[in-house]
Amino acid sequence: MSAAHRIIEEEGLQGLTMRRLAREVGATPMALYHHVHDKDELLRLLLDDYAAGVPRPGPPGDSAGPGEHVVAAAIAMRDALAGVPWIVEVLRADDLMSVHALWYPETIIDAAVRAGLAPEAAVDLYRIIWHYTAGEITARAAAARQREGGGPTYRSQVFANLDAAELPRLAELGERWEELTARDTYDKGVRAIVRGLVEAPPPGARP
Amino acid sequence: MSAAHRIIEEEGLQGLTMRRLAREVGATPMALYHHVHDKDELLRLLLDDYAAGVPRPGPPGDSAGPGEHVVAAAIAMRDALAGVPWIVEVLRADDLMSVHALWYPETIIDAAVRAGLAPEAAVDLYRIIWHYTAGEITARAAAARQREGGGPTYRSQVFANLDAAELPRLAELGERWEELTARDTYDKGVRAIVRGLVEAPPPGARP
DNA sequence: ACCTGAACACCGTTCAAGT
DNA sequence: ACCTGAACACCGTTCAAGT
Repeated sequence: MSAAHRIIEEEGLQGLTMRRLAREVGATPMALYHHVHDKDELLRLLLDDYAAGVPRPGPPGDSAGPGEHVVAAAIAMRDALAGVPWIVEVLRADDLMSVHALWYPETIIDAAVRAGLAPEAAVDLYRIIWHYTAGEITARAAAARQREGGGPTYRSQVFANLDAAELPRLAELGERWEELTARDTYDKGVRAIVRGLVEAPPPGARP
Repeated sequence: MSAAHRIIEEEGLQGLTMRRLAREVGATPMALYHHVHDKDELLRLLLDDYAAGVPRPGPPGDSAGPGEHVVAAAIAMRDALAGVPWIVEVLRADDLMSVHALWYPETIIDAAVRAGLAPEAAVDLYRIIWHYTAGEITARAAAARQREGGGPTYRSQVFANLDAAELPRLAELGERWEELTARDTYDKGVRAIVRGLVEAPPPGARP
């Protein structure tokens, strides 16, 4: 298990192969199949292993509005995943599916219901936050990989040749694009979602 | 090119291999390397190819608020990608990076600026929408794959054994989870983001 | 119960050689 | 310019055999 973690840490998820892991622990590839049924099971075990060790922050102070509880849980979820973006690739399913990770949806849904949302609306809020979080983490991980790869990106090449007549806003942004898109806007995004669904909900959502 | 599209359509992105494509067009794997430098270039060509054919919807009616323009462009972007989730895997980078796809950020940023946002805030809005969109599409594609795979999901197994003391909200939701998370909440999400950033922006964002 | 060896059906890519 | 054959260094997984 720890050998598998080490490999992922150093070489990414695609670096973890059954054969590579076997080499790492000094055994034949086939020996692994005596402990897990297939590679998917190995990944699920890895996920559970990590999730069990993740910290669960307490709720924010009483002075915070009900929406702040949702925001705090979302940020905690992002922080827990930011260092291990491979997890997002593993749980390609809809939701965080280690029992140990269910604390996040539980907390977000609970805070949303306390804030006055119907259970259905609270689930929607959680899923919207999850999709946003998964997308943000994947994008950040990819950007980091590309940055360390060095060399000119395909993006910068495209941006250098923009047609100002057809894409005026982007052309105007020009070389600032790189700098602007490097900023961490996760918090801003969750707060917007919470503002839009809890604090300034759509008409008719709160009878 | 069309052979590659056909393979992806039928067997997913991981079904597209250089050797498989070569077999499809009746050539040696090595013949392909005379037309593309490596597999990444093939994927980039595939992306451009698709992006060039995507429709660009006109703006919504004049009666619509400024935020509606952003929402409409986001929904168009989602619709354009929903049928081809493999694209999201290919552009693992931060942004839609075919010249033909830049229409989406251009339109969203333009609408945001017209709505009164500063250029920086407009870029933030676009990126938040993009992360949300990428996450939603990936999750939906994964869910669809799992549904057609049939068989009991790991998720349903976890949900069946929930500890009601530790996770009361989720336990209460119980078997409704499957049904609730199957709903399409994309529009609700974008509208929330737009409401939170354009129509009810954070304090101090609009001097 | 736990492990190995050999094999099967795959990958992306390089290199030298052919027309 | 365009293609092939053979090779290299890999994959996940099965099956029969060993202790």
